[in-house]
Amino acid sequence: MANDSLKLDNQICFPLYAATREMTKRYRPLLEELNVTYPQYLVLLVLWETDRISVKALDERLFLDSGTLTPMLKRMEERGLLKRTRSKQDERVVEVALTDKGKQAEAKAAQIPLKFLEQSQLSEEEFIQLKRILTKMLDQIEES
Amino acid sequence: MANDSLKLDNQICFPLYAATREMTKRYRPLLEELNVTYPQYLVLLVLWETDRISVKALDERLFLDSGTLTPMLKRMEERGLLKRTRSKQDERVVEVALTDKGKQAEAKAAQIPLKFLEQSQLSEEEFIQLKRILTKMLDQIEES
DNA sequence: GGCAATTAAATTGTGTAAAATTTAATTGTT
DNA sequence: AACAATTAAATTTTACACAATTTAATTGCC
Repeated sequence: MANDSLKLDNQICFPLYAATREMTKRYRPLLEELNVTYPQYLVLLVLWETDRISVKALDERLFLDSGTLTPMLKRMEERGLLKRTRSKQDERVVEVALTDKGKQAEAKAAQIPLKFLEQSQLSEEEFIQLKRILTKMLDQIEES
Repeated sequence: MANDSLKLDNQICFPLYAATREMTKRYRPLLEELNVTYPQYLVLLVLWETDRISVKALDERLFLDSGTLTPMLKRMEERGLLKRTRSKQDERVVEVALTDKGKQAEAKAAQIPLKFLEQSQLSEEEFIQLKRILTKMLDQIEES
C-alpha cells in the first residue's frame, strides 16, 4: 500500500455510490404498490408537477438521456401509467403525459416521502446539509 | 400538485442519485488509462489493500453481490488485471488475486484521487461532512 | 456415517446507465 | 427553394445492479 489516498476507507465517492444503491433498495418496498422502480418514480414526480413534458425536457430535469429514458418510458407506457405521442408542431419531439392511472398513482404515493424519512435515522440538520452539499456538486456539473 | 413532499426539488434522494451518476462520469476520463469502470476501480482499490480476497468478502466490502461481481470479475480477468481461482480448502469459494499487470496499475492510479478532488469545488469541510453523513447512512443499513 | 440445512458462486431475468451512431425532422443561410 | 447544419429520439453496444433461482460443496446433527 504505497498510497493512503487509494485506500477504500479514504474514498469520498465510495460511500456516495454505496449509499445511493442502498437508498434505492430502501425505496423498493415503498414503490411496490405503484409497481415502479426508483428512476420510474422520479419520472412520475416530474409528471405530477407538469402533466406533459418532452423527452428532452425530462432529460434536462433528471439528467437521464434518451438511451435510458426511451426504453423506460416505453415500459411505463405498457403498464398504463403514461402515454407517448409525437408533437404535432415538431415531429422530432416525443411528449409524455400521464394517463388517469398515472394521475391516480399520486394519491397512492402521498405517504412515500414521509415513510422513507421515518425509516432513516439522519437528523433534520443532516438532511439539510446533505442536500445542500449534493446540490452544490450538481450545480457545478451543470455549469460545465 | 396536492403534496409538496412529492415535488422533485424537495427530494433528498434525487440529488444523491444524480450526484452519484455525475461522479462516476467525472471518474471516467481519469480511469481511461487503466481501462476500467468505476465499480471495477473499487475492486482494484480493495485488491491493492489485500492482494487476495474471496468473492464473498468482496461482496461484504463493496455491497455488491455475486450477480454483479461474477461477470465483472470475469471481464477484469479477461483484461489481465486479476486471476480467479477456486479455493483448495473450500471448493465453493472463488478467490480473486491481482496479476502483475493489476499490481502495476496501482502506480498509474496514484494520482487519480488528487485529480478528482482538484476538479471538485467542495471545501475540505464539506467533504468531511458529506462523508460523515453518508457513512452514517451506510452504518444503519449494515446493522439491519 | 447419512442426510438435511446451510453456504458460496453462478445463472437467469428485468431494468437501468451512458457513449456512440443512426434516423428523421427542422432551421439557417445563401 | 436548396441544402448543410442542427436537433430530438431511437437504436446499438457494453456494463452494471439486484432479486430469485440453481448448482455444488460443506457442515451440523442425529
